[in-house]
Amino acid sequence: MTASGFDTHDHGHCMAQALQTAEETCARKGLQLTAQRRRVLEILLREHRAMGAYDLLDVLRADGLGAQPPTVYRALDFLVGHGFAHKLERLNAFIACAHPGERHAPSFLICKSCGLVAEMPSEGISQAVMTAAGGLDFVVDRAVVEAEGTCRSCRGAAA
Amino acid sequence: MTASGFDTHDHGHCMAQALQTAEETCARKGLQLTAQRRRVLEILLREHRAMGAYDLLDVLRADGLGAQPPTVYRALDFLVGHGFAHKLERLNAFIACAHPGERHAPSFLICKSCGLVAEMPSEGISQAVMTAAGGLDFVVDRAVVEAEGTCRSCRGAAA
DNA sequence: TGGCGATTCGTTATAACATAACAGGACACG
DNA sequence: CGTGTCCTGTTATGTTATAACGAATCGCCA
Repeated sequence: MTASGFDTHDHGHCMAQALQTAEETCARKGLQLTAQRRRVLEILLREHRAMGAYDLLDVLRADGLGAQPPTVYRALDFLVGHGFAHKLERLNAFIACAHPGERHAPSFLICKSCGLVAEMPSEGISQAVMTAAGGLDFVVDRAVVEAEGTCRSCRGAAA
Repeated sequence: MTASGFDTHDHGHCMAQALQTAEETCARKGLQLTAQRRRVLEILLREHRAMGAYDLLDVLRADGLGAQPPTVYRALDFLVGHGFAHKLERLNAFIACAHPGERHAPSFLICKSCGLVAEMPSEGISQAVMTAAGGLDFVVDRAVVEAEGTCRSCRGAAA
């Protein structure tokens, strides 16, 4: 369905769609997409990049809302907990989910040159992790997979 | 060659061997395994678990050495940079490499119950990551792979 | 042998990331 | 209309990591 994250695409559309999906999902599951939570999700969608919690805080404040760190972290806990956003452990940063609604164990590509982050297909990776872990008799709940490297356009620019 | 990390094994032996490997590798490559660096590596090997930088600092201080955060972080930069230790991004913690000398892209298993960490075989995982990334025309330098779950003995204890 | 550069280390301070704890408000439900 | 639950505001603090600068050491070589 979706652009790779390194490709250009219709921002407005993808943002509106993600928000709508979040609203529908919350309605269906009885979750409260409150103003704060929605606001943080909107910022992540609009910026379309990995942002630190304090980056988000700066944006909230620039928009004239008084806010403190716990406000942001609480919103992020909700969004991450319900799959509307993800945390990038390598960057201590957060990003809106590229496939909200779809059940997935996210895997990320992080371009060291331009800083862009994309979700990549993770079925094969999850499978490989399960297999390797199973060999040590370990049951995996969740796997952090974050690959760093260079995206196509940055390789092109370097050449 | 090596125990899984969840298995019991001869600590003294694995520690001595790892230290010797580090010394030989440094000698061969012209790297300086200074007292500080060696000290931090020894602590990581002895404790045989993931430790925060400030945990290491506490141990150094308990041993009577005045030390400040940069001292520890510099030693860790060296050890991680040359493959004698790894950083666990998920935990913001560090652990001695279980296979020093062998070239490898480490993948980890983190038991949420007992906190133990093991390196797991990563060939299949690296392959899967490359494949997925290649599909988006992305070249991977390095992949963080950290799976959380439950090890065998903790599952046994829970049952 | 004396200066030079490179590397390491000590130290102070501060930046960046994250949470504890408690009070108050909104709202549903009996 | 009381009570419990969930969410938010606020203050303070805890945890992780780095910037910046100066001094010590050591190899190199003119």
